[in-house]
Amino acid sequence: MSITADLIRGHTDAIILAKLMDGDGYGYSINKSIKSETGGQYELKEATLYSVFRRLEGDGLIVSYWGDGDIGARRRYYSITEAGRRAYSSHIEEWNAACKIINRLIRCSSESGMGGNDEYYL
Amino acid sequence: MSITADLIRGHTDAIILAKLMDGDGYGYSINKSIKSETGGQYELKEATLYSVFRRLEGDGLIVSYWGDGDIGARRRYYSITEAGRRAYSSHIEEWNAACKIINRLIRCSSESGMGGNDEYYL
DNA sequence: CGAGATACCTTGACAGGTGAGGTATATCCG
DNA sequence: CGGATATACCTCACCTGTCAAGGTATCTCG
Repeated sequence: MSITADLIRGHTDAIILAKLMDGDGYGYSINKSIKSETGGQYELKEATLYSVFRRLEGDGLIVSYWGDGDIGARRRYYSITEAGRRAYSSHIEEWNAACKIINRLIRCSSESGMGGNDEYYL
Repeated sequence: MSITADLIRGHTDAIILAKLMDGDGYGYSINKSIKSETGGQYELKEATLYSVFRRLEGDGLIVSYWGDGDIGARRRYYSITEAGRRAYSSHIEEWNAACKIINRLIRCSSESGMGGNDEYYL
């Protein structure tokens, strides 16, 4: 993991909700997909992952159900709710706003950054 | 303040260091300049501000000295050190990396966002 | 004189993230 | 068969950054 967790802090909810926007999933696979999506640069700690699920479910943003498998390691699947979709949209908007603000604030006048303009390829 | 602090969390050090990269400053004015720079959208809480200063000074990234004024409300000025400049550069690089990662992770496939491409104007 | 702005500081509490530990099943290899 | 490894879940105690609430002192304006 090359990215320090403090920078991601506050975005874990949005990340999990985003994954569930694409369909139901279970913890372990979601975390693995995060790892592969980021080329191994980021991965949630298991304790964090499950505390996020607990928080989101407590807030009614997701619901969970046990996978049918009576064989194999049981899987708890999560599904995003309507409230969860709304929360997700809010998170996106907030992230866009925060991103702009941080970018403005952490550039000092002598720092060239981003090719000297305000354009940034994600 | 329209931006929730959790999204900025972890970036406060970088923000303060960035301000000091442009020259010495004191707490109150730095915070006011942050507020005006963001059009009033963001402002550090005082308790946070001073705990950041304490942390940065403890880490040797900044040094402080009292303003000459033996009149008026005394001001404690802060100056960035060589180690602080290096830390600042690291923060910028980490932010760039984190920004890309978060952007990748919080977009779901059905979300159009940013005009449908990966280009983003800050 | 009082109000408000400037300017600094401390304390205790909270919430999110994490390290360390635990449980159980399935598969692969020798 | 036994051991290692991967899958898959969970909990607890702790740490750190942030913040609400409170405090002090000075200056200016009316």
